[in-house]
Amino acid sequence: MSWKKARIKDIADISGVSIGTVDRVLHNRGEVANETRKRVLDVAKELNYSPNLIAQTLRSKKRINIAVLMPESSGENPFWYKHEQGINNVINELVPYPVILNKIEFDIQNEKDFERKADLVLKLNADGVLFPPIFKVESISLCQKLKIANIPVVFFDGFIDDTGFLAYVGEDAIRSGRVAGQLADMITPAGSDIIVINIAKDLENIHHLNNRAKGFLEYFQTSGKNKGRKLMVNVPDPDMKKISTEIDPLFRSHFKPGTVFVSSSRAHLLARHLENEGLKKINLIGYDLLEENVRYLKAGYIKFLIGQRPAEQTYNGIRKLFEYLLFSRIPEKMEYLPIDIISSENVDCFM
Amino acid sequence: MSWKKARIKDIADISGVSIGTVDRVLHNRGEVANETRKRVLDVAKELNYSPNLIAQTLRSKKRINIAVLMPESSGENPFWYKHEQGINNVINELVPYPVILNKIEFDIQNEKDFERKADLVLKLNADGVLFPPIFKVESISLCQKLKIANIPVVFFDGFIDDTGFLAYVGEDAIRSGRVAGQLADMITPAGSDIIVINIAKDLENIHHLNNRAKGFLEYFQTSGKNKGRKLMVNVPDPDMKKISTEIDPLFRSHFKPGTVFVSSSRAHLLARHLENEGLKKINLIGYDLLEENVRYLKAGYIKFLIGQRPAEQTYNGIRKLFEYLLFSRIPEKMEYLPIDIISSENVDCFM
DNA sequence: CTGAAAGCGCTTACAG
DNA sequence: CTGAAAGCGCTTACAG
Repeated sequence: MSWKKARIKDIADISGVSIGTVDRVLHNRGEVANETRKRVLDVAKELNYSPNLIAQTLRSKKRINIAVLMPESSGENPFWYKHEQGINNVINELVPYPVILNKIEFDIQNEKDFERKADLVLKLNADGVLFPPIFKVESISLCQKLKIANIPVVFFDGFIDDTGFLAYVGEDAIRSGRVAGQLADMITPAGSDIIVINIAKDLENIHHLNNRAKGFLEYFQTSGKNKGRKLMVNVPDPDMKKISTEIDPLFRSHFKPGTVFVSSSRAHLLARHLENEGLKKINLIGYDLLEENVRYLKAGYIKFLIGQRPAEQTYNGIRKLFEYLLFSRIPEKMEYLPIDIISSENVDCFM
Repeated sequence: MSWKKARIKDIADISGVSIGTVDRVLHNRGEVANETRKRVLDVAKELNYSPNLIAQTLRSKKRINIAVLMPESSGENPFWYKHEQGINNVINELVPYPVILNKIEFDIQNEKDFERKADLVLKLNADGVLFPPIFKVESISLCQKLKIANIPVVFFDGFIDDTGFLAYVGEDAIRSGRVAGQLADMITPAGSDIIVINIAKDLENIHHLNNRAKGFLEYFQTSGKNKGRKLMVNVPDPDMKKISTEIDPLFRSHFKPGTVFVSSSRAHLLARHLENEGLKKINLIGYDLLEENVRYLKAGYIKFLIGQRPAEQTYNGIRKLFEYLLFSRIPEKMEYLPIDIISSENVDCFM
């Protein structure tokens, strides 16, 4: 199935020139007689030549510097913990290669901190940058500066159009909303209500949540047995009091308990409320395997969590940069990761 | 985050010996004065030395030969097509490395053919072998011979205990059955029946199907709202006539249409029957993204397919062998892949 | 316009 | 017991 690979030397021997000349042809470094050039290219094609990446890498003294700018993964927001795991995996795998990773964390509550850390990234003079564009204005500004410096950007978690980014790795938010919609449709008893709740702080990635909600509602326009009885509620500030005062009355009066779709990773807040009130019959569908969500999934309050493969987002993102920088491989621009449907029975495989 | 790596030359310079000597110490090739040896080791530890795998690989003339023994992927049984994709992916990725893959296909209907091909594998004198132990007796025999020749075996798709295999990559069949059970429970209307059908030829991997059915039934012992009303049927020979004569009467009389779980990849056979009879209301749950299954998933006859990541099975399996043979990395022995829940809305991400 | 040499970090004979 | 040299496949100056 695989033959002995042709080497530069083989090409050189056959075309009757030296390996230096072959290399010049192969890399378009000019200074080669046109006829020689053609002969070498022919032989190369004939032998089906492709360079030995191992040798290429060993030879290259190029050290690649990749900067990852991401939210602090500890404390307040455990959402980013898995993303960090992906980074650790890639570090392990790239040990043999001349790659240096610089991880810089910013406070997700604080645009100013992001700006400071963005400046730091610029000063580092990295060869490539990976980051989630959470703060729109500040992210665009960073992209502009990186563009001027000719430093490629890969986005994860979300993306901003027209920023000249090299690639994006992450969720197709509309599609994931549709998936949630279908699940809701399947598990909601006939005649019960279905409700969408957007729980998010101002600071967070609203764009994504909107698209998820959009996909969710879109599903019911074309498919499903539950055509009516849908309702959207926005809870901008995720505090338990708001949930009690704004959502609970809804549950009790207007709403015939069916399914509640929480478009963010905060389904656990609602689950806690249901737990307190003993309302296990309402189906919750949410996002992301945060510890708290998983707990309520296993306890039966949350029926499904949609997973967006956070570790693969950073892993693939860094690999894209790495291969682009070291081997000049142009990556697939939009890489939508599979949308995982996770229940209490298969959740353990995803941890 | 990562400093300049120490090289053998650095160790040599500091300990005042030549690089040859350092190498002899590092590889325990003996013939080194004890005192020299100690000095070198100290310096190596001091410098936190680890070998440069790139250089090591380039240098090594060792060509690794991995044999993959698997069913023919075309025609009759499209189940193995995805497994082949995984092999192609890994081939691509390992191009730079001195690895040769030999794929040998056998007729899944024919133990004798498997035995012949197994002998071929032995003659190849491969350094490692990957295969699915479909025929139990013949597989055990192959394992024994490979063990004597000291050739490591990695299983995929299934595994056989006490064969001294190096690793397994694949499904946790019982768990996947439980997942299917939970899905069935959630989407079955109150008061309807749930049924398990095992469709398989004698030759196929019965062990797996049994475990799936076992997991499925097990789920209802401890959980779910549908405790009774379950029924198991075995259809040893998957032909449409049998389905009409044995299963259809069941649907029509005894069985109050609810959910049917098909424990093999042949849900599409049942779906075709439902399509012919216009019975869209019965929920089908099955396995594997065969083209035919996906068609019926999108058409609404099959509600869920459970995916077992066939491409990752072969991909990871070969990588395990590769890393074991080239870098002496001991792999995780039992690698259970995540159990994917696939509906018509997220199926496209998995293709 | 072209060739020959040096070197990336490692390992393998070979000579002493 | 130890060192020096050659070579894995490639690229980068340098000399002509």
